[in-house]
This record gives sequence, structure tokens and C-alpha cells, in this order.
Amino acid sequence: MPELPEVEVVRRGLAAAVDGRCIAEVRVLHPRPVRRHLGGPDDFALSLVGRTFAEPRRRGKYLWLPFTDGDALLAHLGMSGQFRVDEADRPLPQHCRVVFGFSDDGPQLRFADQRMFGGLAISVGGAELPDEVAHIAIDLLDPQLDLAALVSRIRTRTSGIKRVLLNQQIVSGIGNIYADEALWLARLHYDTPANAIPAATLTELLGAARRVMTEALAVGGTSFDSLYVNVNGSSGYFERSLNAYGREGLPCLRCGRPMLREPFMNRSSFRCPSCQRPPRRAAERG
DNA sequence: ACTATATCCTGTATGC
DNA sequence: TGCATACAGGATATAG
Repeated sequence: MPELPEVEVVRRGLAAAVDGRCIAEVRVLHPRPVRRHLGGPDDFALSLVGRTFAEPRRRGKYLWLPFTDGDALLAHLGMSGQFRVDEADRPLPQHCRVVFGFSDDGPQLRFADQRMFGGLAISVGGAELPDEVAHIAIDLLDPQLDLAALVSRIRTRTSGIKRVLLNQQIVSGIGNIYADEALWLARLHYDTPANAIPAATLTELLGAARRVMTEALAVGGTSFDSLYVNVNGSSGYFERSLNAYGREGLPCLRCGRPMLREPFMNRSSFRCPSCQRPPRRAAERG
């Protein structure tokens, strides 16, 4: 599941593959991934021909590929979106939805997406920062991040801390995997009210999140299966470094107690029953 | 404004 | 063997 490190791996791959190249042909094989383009699939394809890509950008889990004309191709990988770069005579990847051919007859760009939660759109004037991304908060790897301000903002929230970490309008880029990793490192229960956490602890938590995402990025991200791969189709290696996510029943790597898996927001949360104790308030709620 | 939940989507795993 | 169900979880619409 692509979170910030995985999206950044893809961004870097795209930078090497498409920067400066001119689109000659676009084929939309399934309408759903371009559903945000109001003109429909055919208009999407025609509108892109003749444009030249500049250096891809990212904020949180959003990715956009600016064109030299000031517009941009906006992309979100959702759960299972992939960009692949391959010679035109190579077979299309499974679940391939959109194919881009270039005027230089070099490798094609292919967008594949099994579950189609992701998608592509044309952002008019979006080369710097697409309007569609303006509501997304700055992410933890952005040099412009004001950590103290973020800590203060988080402390105004009454929701459980994991909900806040997953809220892309407060801090972006964190998904279920890295949220659980950061909470384990900071020894926090996911349901601890954000406004009950000392500023110093929140600073530690965000530092942990930033560290774990930086380390994941360095090894190509986290892959559990073929749903996340880089533009060459290769997996990342961070799964072996996970301390919490997916470790139900396995010993906590700090204290040895068996890790728990609990339902949370239609997904799962993994935590240590001893290092990450529930807050009193959560117990009252039942 | 904030908070919480339902929804979209399909391949894989599991249970009967 | 088949059928049904649970699960994975991004962002967003909607309800409270």
C-alpha cells in the first residue's frame, strides 16, 4: 500500500523516465482511473498529446507530473496504483489502465491499478501545486514543515492520535503501516486522545514517523505483494524492518509480549499490549 | 468546524 | 469442488 516512501520511490523513478519527454499518444483502457476528468476518457487522452513532462513532484501521497506549459498530470496511486516504464514491445502489466507513448519512440509509461482507488487527472495550471492538492497538509519530509506548529495543531484535536496521523489535512504521507510503526516507537496507544499527549511526546512521535519513512525510502519502500512496485516492477525491502505492522501474535521486539491486532477504522491496528496501553477514556467508551 | 462512518474496488485467503 | 465471506485501506461524501 503506497504511503509517502513508496510514492517518493515512484516519483524518483518517473523523474528519470519521463522528464523532458513529449507525449505522442495516450490510450485509456479503463474509464475509472480517469473519472476525475470531466471531459471523459477520450478527451483526457487527446488533451495530453503534444505536451512535454517536466520534473515530477509530490506532497504526501499525491504525485503530479508538471508539463512545461504550466498544467500537470495529477496522480494518486490509491491502494494499488502503479506506474511502469517499459519498451512498447513488452507486454502490458496486469490491470493496465492507461498507456502513454512518446514522440522519441523510447519506453512507454503505463499506469496499472488493480483496485482502481487511484487515478489520473489533468490539473489546469497545476504545475507548481495543483488546486486538487492544496488541501493536503505538508508532509514530514518537506523542508518547509514547521514541526512546532504541527505539534500545536495536533494538540487541539480530541480524536485518537492514530486518526490524527492518518488525517492528510493535518499531516500528509502517513498511512496505516507507518502510523503503527511510529506509534510503536513512541509507545502510544492508537486511541490516546491527541489533546492529552504532551508536546514532547508528540515531537518524539513525529520524529519517529519521519525516521521510519526515511529508512523505508532508503530501501525502496515496503512491499507485501505485487501491489506495490517501483517503475521497473521491483519490490521494496522495508517489510523485514517492520516492528509492529502485520506482527499479530509475534513477540514485541521490545518486551516480548505477543502483539495484538485490533479493528480500527475498517482496517487493522497492531500494537503491543504492554508498551502501548489503552488510555482510560477508551476503556470507558468500551 | 470537528468527528466518525460508509463507500468505492478486486484479488486473495479462508471457512463451510 | 464451489460458493460465500472477510480482508487489504487510500480519499472523500455524508451524517451527526
